[in-house]
Amino acid sequence: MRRDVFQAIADPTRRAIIMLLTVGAMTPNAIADHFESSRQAVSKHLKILTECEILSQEQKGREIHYHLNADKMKDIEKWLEQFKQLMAKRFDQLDIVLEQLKSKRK
Amino acid sequence: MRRDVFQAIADPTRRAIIMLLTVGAMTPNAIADHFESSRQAVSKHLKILTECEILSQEQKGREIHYHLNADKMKDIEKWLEQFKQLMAKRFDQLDIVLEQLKSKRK
DNA sequence: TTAATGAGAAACCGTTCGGTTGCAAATATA
DNA sequence: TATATTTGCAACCGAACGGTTTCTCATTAA
Repeated sequence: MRRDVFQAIADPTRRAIIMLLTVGAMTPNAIADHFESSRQAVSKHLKILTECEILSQEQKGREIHYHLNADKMKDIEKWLEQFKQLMAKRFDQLDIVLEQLKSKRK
Repeated sequence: MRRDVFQAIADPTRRAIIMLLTVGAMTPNAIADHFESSRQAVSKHLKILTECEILSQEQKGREIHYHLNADKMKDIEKWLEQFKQLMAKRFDQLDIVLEQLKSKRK
């Protein structure tokens, strides 16, 4: 069972939950109220998000407050950054090629 | 069948293919050479990546060159940016938000 | 012209996903 | 104490996923 940030944000409902929890911690019922999905369906999403450490639980009596761990989102940012760097390198090489073409023309 | 950028990058092999193609266009066989997976398995990933417009095909004789459409990656960047803005807002207006939540719960 | 190569398509297989239903445990309320 | 609420968990279901095998169809090379 793969359980990483990329797999976590693949689902639109989970992306919406993440966005919702930027506002602050919430209970499963409160979260489910914001969606068409049933409480149990939302609960499954919460489990997945917790397992890959995007969310953390805080028990308060019979309620559980789900907190967002914004730091985990940096994994995606890192990957994107890596991608952009590779792309930049590619264009650097392109520049070199274009320079060579220019000087050849002379 | 959901087919968006987020679902596309959920698979580690597909993320690797994206990284590989930053260097330049490649044929399915050339791409498959870089992985443990079979040509057919890679071909399926290429199909998915093409369907959500991360890749584009260019026929050259019996070969097909797969090009990267780096622009599509901006969808992820946009989402991340949106997320970060919400987080910033959270810290700016934490008090206001908490007040709103209080009254909403009633 | 015949053989080899590059590639997609279809059929199949086991696993995972997202969802529902039903249940049990803990806490709060009457 | 009896009841209601909040929640997680397990079993089940249909669909999608990732992969393999086999097949077909172009295109290129001998």
